[in-house]
Amino acid sequence: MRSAKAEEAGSGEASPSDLTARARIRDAAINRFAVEGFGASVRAIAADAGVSAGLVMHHFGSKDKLRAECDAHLLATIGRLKRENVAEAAAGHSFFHKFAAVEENAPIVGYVLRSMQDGSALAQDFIGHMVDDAVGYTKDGVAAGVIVPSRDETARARYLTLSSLGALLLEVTLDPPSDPSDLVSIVRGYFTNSYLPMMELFTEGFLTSRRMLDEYLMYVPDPPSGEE
Amino acid sequence: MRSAKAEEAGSGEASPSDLTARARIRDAAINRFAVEGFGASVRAIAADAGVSAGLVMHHFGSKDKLRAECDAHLLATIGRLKRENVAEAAAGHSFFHKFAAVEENAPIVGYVLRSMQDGSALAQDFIGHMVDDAVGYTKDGVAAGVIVPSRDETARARYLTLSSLGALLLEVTLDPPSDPSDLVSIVRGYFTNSYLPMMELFTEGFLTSRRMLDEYLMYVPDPPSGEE
DNA sequence: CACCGTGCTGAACGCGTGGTTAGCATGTTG
DNA sequence: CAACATGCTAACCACGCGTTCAGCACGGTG
Repeated sequence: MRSAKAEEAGSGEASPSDLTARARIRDAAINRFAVEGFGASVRAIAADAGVSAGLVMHHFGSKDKLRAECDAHLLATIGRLKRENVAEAAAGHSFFHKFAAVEENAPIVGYVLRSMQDGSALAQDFIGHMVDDAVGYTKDGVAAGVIVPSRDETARARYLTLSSLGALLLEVTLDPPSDPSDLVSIVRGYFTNSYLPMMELFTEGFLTSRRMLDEYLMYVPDPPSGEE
Repeated sequence: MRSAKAEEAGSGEASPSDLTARARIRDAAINRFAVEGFGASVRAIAADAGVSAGLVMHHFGSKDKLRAECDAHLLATIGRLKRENVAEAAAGHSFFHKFAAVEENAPIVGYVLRSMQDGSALAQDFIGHMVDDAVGYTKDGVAAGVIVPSRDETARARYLTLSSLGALLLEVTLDPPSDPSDLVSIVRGYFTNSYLPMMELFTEGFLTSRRMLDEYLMYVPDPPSGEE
């Protein structure tokens, strides 16, 4: 294996031109998948990476394995990003504010959105973590007195997370970006358009009367804490 | 054209077996597309309809035209369903409650969700109408005093609609149904899981302090009424 | 009866796909 | 130098796709 192993093991990032072909292929795949979905052909990815299609197979064995490696790589990256920003991700902010704001990570956002679009394991994992995080943040927020308590914190965290991510997904799907930089502007647009109604809803609510909620609470014996 | 024209023009629905082959193909396509997305092969649709793949082309010319006809058919059906239920769709209910509740229309729901998943014109049209409806409903609700007014009703309607539809889309995507009846149970599950947190959020809000909203309002000159 | 239109089929075509493989270029090693 | 390992390519294969087309069955019409 010549010196590839050494290079690869040596560092996480380097200037694009002196990356291992393997890493270059992986990054090209992430970008392609992010931009045009997982229907992207191996040949297109290979072309982006400046190599032949055969080499992709040589390194990864199959398209699925390539994707799996992209998934794993992104999952690790996302975990790192989250850990770096965990302190700043205050409960009051939208849950993935910090995550989505980093512009240099546009391909990651795009890739994750594409994963959601096709419901892959990565998406499930990602959303699962997202919900778990949201549960933690809201719990902290409730304890700190800045967030109103819920009768079912997990259900609320899940509801809010799915709503936010789903709305973003929908927005991006309806108006698909042609390249990653386009994506960040869409994400930004989503936030700027949603921020006011979200804040209004979060602080002023939507209904003037408690009737509908109370009727529901009357009807249902007690809030489930975890089902299914 | 033998008697097909007469049959076809005569009625909208009939018992499945004596439908025109053309209508049978259309319905089969709607079902297939709803269940497995628009990647479904013409051959599979033809098989479902009990005809050959060639006949599909004979009647519709191309897969795209077949899909266009499905779109048109569903758009018309949805319009009719909406008109039928317009009186009952009170503002307080989730906006597409009535629509999603009808079980016999599961294929329609599935088809629309698939459309959202791939961002087709039907989805844009559908969501556009959905937002327009929501604007109307909320306006009525505000006038009636049951909904709190917003600084930007359109933005709120759009936000709420995209959130609801997006969350449902996400839920269905993450846990894809294998047949239409499976779909209705997922939709039901989504509602039952979301209803409490949604009602809580709508009546009790999420944040205990107005600070974040007020800071935003301070920062932004005044609410835009329509941009982009 | 022959003729023909028409709903319809089954085999085929062209193409793009993921995947395979023979072999080239290069550099290390005996 | 010869032998070999290895990153890499070009040509190829099998397959599934949308689509085409020659022709069959059948019913109305002269």
